[in-house]
Amino acid sequence: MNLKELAAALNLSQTTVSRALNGYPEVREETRARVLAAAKAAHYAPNSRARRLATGRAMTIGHVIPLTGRAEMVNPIFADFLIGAGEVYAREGYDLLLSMVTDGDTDKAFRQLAANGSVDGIMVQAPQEDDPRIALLKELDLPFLVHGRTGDALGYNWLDIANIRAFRRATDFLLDLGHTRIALVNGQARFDFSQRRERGFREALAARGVSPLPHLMANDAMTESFGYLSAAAMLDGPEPPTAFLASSVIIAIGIRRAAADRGLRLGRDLSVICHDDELSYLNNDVGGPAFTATRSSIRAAGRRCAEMLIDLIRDPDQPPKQELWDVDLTVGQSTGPCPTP
Amino acid sequence: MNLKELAAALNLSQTTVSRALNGYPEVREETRARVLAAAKAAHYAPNSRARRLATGRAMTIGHVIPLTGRAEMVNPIFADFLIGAGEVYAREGYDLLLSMVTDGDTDKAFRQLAANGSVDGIMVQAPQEDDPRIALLKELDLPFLVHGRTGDALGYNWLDIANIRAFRRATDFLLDLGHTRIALVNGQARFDFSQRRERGFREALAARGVSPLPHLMANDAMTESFGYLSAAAMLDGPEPPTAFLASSVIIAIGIRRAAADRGLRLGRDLSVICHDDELSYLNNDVGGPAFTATRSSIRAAGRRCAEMLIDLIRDPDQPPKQELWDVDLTVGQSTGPCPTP
DNA sequence: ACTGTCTTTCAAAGCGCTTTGGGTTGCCAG
DNA sequence: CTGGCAACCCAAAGCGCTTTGAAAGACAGT
Repeated sequence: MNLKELAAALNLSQTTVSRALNGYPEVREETRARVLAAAKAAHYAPNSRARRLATGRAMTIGHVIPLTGRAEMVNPIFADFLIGAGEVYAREGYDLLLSMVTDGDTDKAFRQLAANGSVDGIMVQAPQEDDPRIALLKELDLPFLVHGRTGDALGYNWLDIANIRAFRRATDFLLDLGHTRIALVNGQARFDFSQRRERGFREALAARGVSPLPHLMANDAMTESFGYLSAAAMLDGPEPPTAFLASSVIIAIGIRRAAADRGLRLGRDLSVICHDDELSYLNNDVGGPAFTATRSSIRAAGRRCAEMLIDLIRDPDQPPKQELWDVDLTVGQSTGPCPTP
Repeated sequence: MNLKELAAALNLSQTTVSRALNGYPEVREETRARVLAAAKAAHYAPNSRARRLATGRAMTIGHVIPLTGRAEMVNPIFADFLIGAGEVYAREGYDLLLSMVTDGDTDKAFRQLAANGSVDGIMVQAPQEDDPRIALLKELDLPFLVHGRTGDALGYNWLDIANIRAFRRATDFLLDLGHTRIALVNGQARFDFSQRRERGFREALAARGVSPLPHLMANDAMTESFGYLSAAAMLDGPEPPTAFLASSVIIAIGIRRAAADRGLRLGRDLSVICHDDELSYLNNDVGGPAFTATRSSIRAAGRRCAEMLIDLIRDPDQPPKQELWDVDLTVGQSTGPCPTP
């Protein structure tokens, strides 16, 4: 059943039927009711391909996931973000086009999406230092929103959490407990958020005159095994840390495993603070929060980012909008005073 | 730049240019080369909306994620599956349309997708007992592939792992170590895979004349906290288990936390086997496999499912194909002989 | 009765591609 | 020289919708 047939069945023109269905005012209410009833009865749904061609809008938003050879570290985080964004898209009638590309091909993918008009806007996640994607998207003149930010962070739309402040606060918390040998197990160094977190960490240490220990700082994809391996190495090495700061719950879980292997009890023998994205399947709150953590729901971020992007698509000529979310520190069972040796 | 302009610039008809670009034989090679060069120079990319309308194909595959009120348990697993499938789609020129729907609206979403022709096929994940989606998709006459299976499992296309066999094997392994009070911490009971896993568990016990203990069996969304809470309750209750069988690494991590809280060492005081989907960020292999596990890469499954579905879309009239993957049992550090009290 | 203004409806022109159903050439066999 | 056959190329007809520009009808004001 297509529009033509429906119109014929109703003895109306396609125009009128189309307008009736799309809520235009120049149709008599009686006619509209008749059309809507017939459409419903016939299970009519406008062909989205035709509609997209006619309107010139794709009603689709693109998420491009770069598959870096080894890690796909965004993985656990991108999934929750995606779900948050997807909720909003569904509500607003947008489709979500998910595009997996091998790392070097991101440019090509963006150009392609822009040229063939299959999306109205693009969501960018986890920007790196001077991320080339941002310049490219500006050039392509495609609405986009960045989750995170980079560089001077002006001239484009983004939403980010206050990473520096969060990690400064977390570090302060550990320093207040008497820890000085604090390890930072961070994400890959190229990511902007990793750099900001490290900066917050360093600032807090510097403010107390504590110097960071290079052998207690590690950067890599935020996996459980990375947490495990780096914690194991640090704990078994010289000058072992008394506390860890981890960029993700997943890393913290690895650290916990390394601690357990060595018979160390979190909160007593060893302290751990992590950043908690509030992943739905790694709830940190059961039985009191397991980890002391800076927390910010990545899913809520996805929702908000989607809203901002849609807003931008609907009205592309507004000045760039930015949103910076502050982050709570929740005290859990994984931290305690520095053990006196 | 559109086809018309490109054709005009080349002094050729749209037809010829289109054929040249799409590799049809009735164009002279010299002409084709000329067209391709011009297209490249002009950064021409056919408008996908127009192309879709003209061909009647959406070149898009739909993944519909039901958002059940609380859990979204598929979360960590669906992400890796998605990445696997997405790799294949990208390679084959298909787009991936991700649709989030609130749980009761799955039907509506499928009908919509079918009626408005925005996808050529649908991927179905985690089927439940007598999943209504399967009947619906058959009725809608839309190619679909199920990851998992349900009911008699005939008459449609699916790929599944041998859940019964895997859990029988895992249970046997624990029985061989002398365990008899074995707990099963399983996924939600409505999922077919949960039922099969429980069946494998029961079969193995029955074969040795051991009867399953109802208080040592739990079903829920496969989160870390579920693992933690059920393990905590079981370990603190009467007749505590000496071994756990967990349906996911995430659950097992929760169990490990409960064990650590109680000063129990995995592999010595308590044994844990889990099913490992080989999630990229929860690698179980670092420093020797942490958990003894039945393993099967969910990402590889995603890849294969995508291949099968595309095959089906290209040739919809072939008889239903099924694929059943066997599952390895990898021995890790989390299991050991039953401690003699 | 005539003009002007609204309201309601319609025919037809796109949107940018693919594909059908011919045309032209050029060449070779008869 | 003719007919037949490839090899190339083209004009035009869709695909199913939205939207423009106009017509038709109703009604009020003059």
